[in-house]
Amino acid sequence: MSDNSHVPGYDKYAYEPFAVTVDLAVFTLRGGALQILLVERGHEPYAGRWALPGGFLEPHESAESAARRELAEETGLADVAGLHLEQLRTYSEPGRDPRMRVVSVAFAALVPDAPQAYGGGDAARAAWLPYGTQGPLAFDHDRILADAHDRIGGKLEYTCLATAFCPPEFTLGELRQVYEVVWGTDLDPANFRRKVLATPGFVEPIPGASRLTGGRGKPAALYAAGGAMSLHPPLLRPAHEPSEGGRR
Amino acid sequence: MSDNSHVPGYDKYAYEPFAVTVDLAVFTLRGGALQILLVERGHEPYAGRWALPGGFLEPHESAESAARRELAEETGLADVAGLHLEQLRTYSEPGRDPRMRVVSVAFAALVPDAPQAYGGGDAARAAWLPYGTQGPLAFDHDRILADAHDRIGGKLEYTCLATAFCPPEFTLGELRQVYEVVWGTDLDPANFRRKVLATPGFVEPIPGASRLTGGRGKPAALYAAGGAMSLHPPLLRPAHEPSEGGRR
DNA sequence: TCAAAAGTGTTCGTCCTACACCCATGA
DNA sequence: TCATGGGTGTAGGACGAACACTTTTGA
Repeated sequence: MSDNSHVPGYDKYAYEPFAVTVDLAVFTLRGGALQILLVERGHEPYAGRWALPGGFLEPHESAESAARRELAEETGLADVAGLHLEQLRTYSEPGRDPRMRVVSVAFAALVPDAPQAYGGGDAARAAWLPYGTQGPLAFDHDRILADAHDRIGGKLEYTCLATAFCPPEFTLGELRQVYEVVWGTDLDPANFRRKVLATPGFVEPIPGASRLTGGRGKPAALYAAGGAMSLHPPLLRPAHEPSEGGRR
Repeated sequence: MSDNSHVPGYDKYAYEPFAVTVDLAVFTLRGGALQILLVERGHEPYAGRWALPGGFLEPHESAESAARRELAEETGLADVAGLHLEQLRTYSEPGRDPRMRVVSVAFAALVPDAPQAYGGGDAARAAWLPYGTQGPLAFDHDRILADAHDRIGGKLEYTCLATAFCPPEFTLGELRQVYEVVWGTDLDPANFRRKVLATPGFVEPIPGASRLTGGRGKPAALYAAGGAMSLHPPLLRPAHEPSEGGRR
């Protein structure tokens, strides 16, 4: 309740202190695969294991500020201001860090075109790894990463988030690939096209511009992200299998 | 990243300590209105103002445990274990509490049938107030409450969350009222009924049971919450107005 | 001339919407 | 017998899935 006026005094050190950190699940699309930014830990615990990038909150900044700062440091990107950065949830289980009580605010970030992995402010190595191949991560980062992937996949359905994976100018085929890679399914190009163009503000055409995509085929028209945030009606991912389970 | 091995030593007190709290937005349905549980602050700052219930994380518990503990204390409910409790997001802006640095993990909770407001462990007064009439709250709790309401409204669309507002046995009219009150719109009873019954696992009929609802009319069959969590396809709330604004 | 991707058209089924209509109950 | 809410039926329209077809490029 933030109402601590009745707890034993005002002593800031009355309780065992909590460390507050941010952890980042940074996704990008490279080579037709969903990739995730990881750093290799140089110290115990979990020395040598991959982990999500992150760090401590500084006294003057919010979790959002800290996340954006870490994102800039770890990716080496200059224009971090425009990137999609979204708070996921907070992980606070005692014992998630064996050294001390760490409460971690997790974020999911989407980067359109990933620059080379860059070791950031830390000495540890950083790399982009295809999602799903990263093996067990340090701490509870496997769970955080899975939660982030779920969130991104779900948000593609009812928001215009997909453009955050794309460069400033993109084709509808590239936009469709975002959905296909994150969801792991194929979509009908014709119906996808109609659906996107029928949503006002999802994408804006760039008149006259076109680009070849796969090296072959007809050059595709270019689009820029529109101003719309929500997608009504939603673009539902195909149900894998009806799964049944329904009595009746 | 939770990797603090490179920061100046291991001194737990090297940084200004953060206080970590939980704040709860507890909703219920009473008298056909959406109500919210609030406590009146007895001390500065914001003495006399309403605030969301909440409190400090204890050293041995997670934010979820703390939230459930506070929920039990503030509502006086016995079977808090089965209630819907969902992490909203974390609010960490510096200065949100004028006394010290407080990072607050906010939760939204849904209570089927609200018992009388109960002053919990704190001396402060607690009460259920209709949502929208609560005036300005303490701290940034207005924003937290608005975020919680948005989240609940959105989750009704694509999850089976609505049953969390209902007692163990309920009629479809009562379930429909949950949607109508939270969304502030009217729904077609006939179509709502078909939609709910067509979703396997949303509700389970209780054979032979029936109850009068408004004092008049045909007694309605009773249902219990089913095991399904997600609602496919979603139950979209009617668009208020097309809002236009879309070029073409 | 072929393969590949963009883009257009069309059909068919399904779901949603809207109402009309009957049923059971208390006043 | 009337008002009220529960419950069923149904016609019309909107939307999405599936697929055929044309266009434009590089190989």
